[in-house]
Formats: sequence, structure tokens, C-alpha cells
Amino acid sequence: MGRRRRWLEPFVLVLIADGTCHGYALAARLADLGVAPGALDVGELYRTLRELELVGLVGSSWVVPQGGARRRDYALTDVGWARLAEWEAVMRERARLVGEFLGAAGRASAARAAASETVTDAPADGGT
Amino acid sequence: MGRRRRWLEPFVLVLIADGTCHGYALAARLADLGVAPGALDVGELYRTLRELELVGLVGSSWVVPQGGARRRDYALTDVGWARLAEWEAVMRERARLVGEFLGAAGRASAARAAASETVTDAPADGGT
DNA sequence: TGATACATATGCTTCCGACATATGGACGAG
DNA sequence: CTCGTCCATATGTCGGAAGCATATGTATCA
Repeated sequence: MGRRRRWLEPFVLVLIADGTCHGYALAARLADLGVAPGALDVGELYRTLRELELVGLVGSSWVVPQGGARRRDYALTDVGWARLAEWEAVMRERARLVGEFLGAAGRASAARAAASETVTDAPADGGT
Repeated sequence: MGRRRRWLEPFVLVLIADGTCHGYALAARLADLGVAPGALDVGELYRTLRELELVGLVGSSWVVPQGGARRRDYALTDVGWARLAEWEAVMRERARLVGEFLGAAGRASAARAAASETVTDAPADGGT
């Protein structure tokens, strides 16, 4: 389940959980957060929303404000909340992995710098 | 560019940078780290390695140990090290986003719990 | 000679994400 | 009155990363 790689879904779910109710507003918040490298693809966002509804993670209802375009308001279902909890676990795992990466990258860079010091001539401040 | 979603490449690069030199060992370390949800696809790993070499991020040479199968030993090129640095920035950004997610998820869950308390009857331990 | 560990590789499919484009109401400007 | 623009939702297409399966070859030990 939580297996296949997916980046948007968790953010969409968490924003809806947080109270952001329709697609256009979600797009603004997602862009604001910087989810999606480059520019956010709204098409993908709307498709994601429809699919989330299709599988029962969110429910929607049309809202027609006086003045302004009609919109779909979304809210999490119980299943949606459960799924959000699953995503939380997955994201924690990702955080762990990213941490692991950054640690390793730091170590490797440091080691390489040290090695190049050995290779290049005497350092500017003179070692031991 | 660093744009399209990619998960394996950065880990492969960092492990090579860290001294892990051939595919089979990389597979072991990647599986060990828990990169890849489920099981690591070694096919993808080897294809990634070939592609990294193709674009000049790593260099390889055959090693034929007495006793044991011949293997390809990989090392980062200068371009590879530069790319690793780019990935470091990207991963930091991802870490930030995941943090943002976890924060929002925590808040949303707390809010929901509070709301359900309001709805359900008096809490077991009696509030204020 | 058969199994198992080491090691590398290719073929096929699925589906997420990038890019482009269409639709339609409201509302102010000209 | 129609033109442009903001709000808002939606579809179509495409490439490629990732998932799944399978093939190949050597060395070692039972």
C-alpha cells in the first residue's frame, strides 16, 4: 500500500486535514511550501484529488459562493485520516533516510578534503 | 537536471563516495539502509550505475580477484562529486519539506483529537 | 553435478509527474 | 458589449523512474 513512490498525495492529505478545502487554495499552499521542484502542476493536483475521492480517502461537495466560481470543497474521511497516519510513518522513515544521506555525504566530503590535503603541498597554515 | 524525482541515484552516489565500490556491495548496503520500500531492485541499481557512467558521473574498471566473480569497481569523477553536492542541497530541501509535513500532520491530528473531545461526552479523567 | 553465494545484466510493464491546453463563470475596464 | 483577467476545475499526452521477472557466468563446497 504505502509502497509505491508518491510525493503529492501526502501533502495534499495533510493540507486538507489542516483545513485547506479546495483545489485552487491547495495549489497556492503547495506552491508556497515549495512542494514540487519547479512549478506545481495543477493538473496533477486535481487528478490526485479526484483519485483520492474515488478511493474514499476524501469526500467533496460543491460550493457556490455568491460571486466567484463554484468550487469543490474537500474533507478527509476516517479512512483518509488513517491513511494520513500511515503517511506519517512513511515520512518519518524518509526523514531518517535523508538524514542518513546527509551524514554520509558530509563524511565523504570531509574525507575527500582531507585526502586532497595530503596530496596537495603543505597547507597554508602549516600542519603539525 | 536535479529536477525529476529520483531516489536511488543520490544514495548510489553517496555510497560510492563513501567507498563502496561495486554493484553487489552497493545492493547490500542499500538494502541494509532500507532505501527502497519493500525490496531493492538490483536490476534498477545496475542500470542506474551504467547510466551514471554513461553521463560521466562515475568511472568503472573491471576487477578480477583470484577466486570470485569478476566485478566492476566504481569511483566518482569530479563531475560526480559536484553532482553529489547538488544532491545534498536537494536532500536538505526534502528534509525541510518532510519536516513541514510532520509538523502539519501533528497539528492536524491534535486539532482533530481536541475536536472529538468536544463532541464526545466528558473525558475519562475529567477536564478542568 | 547440483546447490548456493557472488556478481552483473536485460526485458517488460506500470504509473507518477511534467508539460500543454481547454472550459467557464464573475467582474472591471475600455 | 466584448476583452482581458482572476478564480477554479479539468483532460490529454508523454517520458522515464521504479517495480517485477528472468538470464548469465564463475567459484566453492557437499
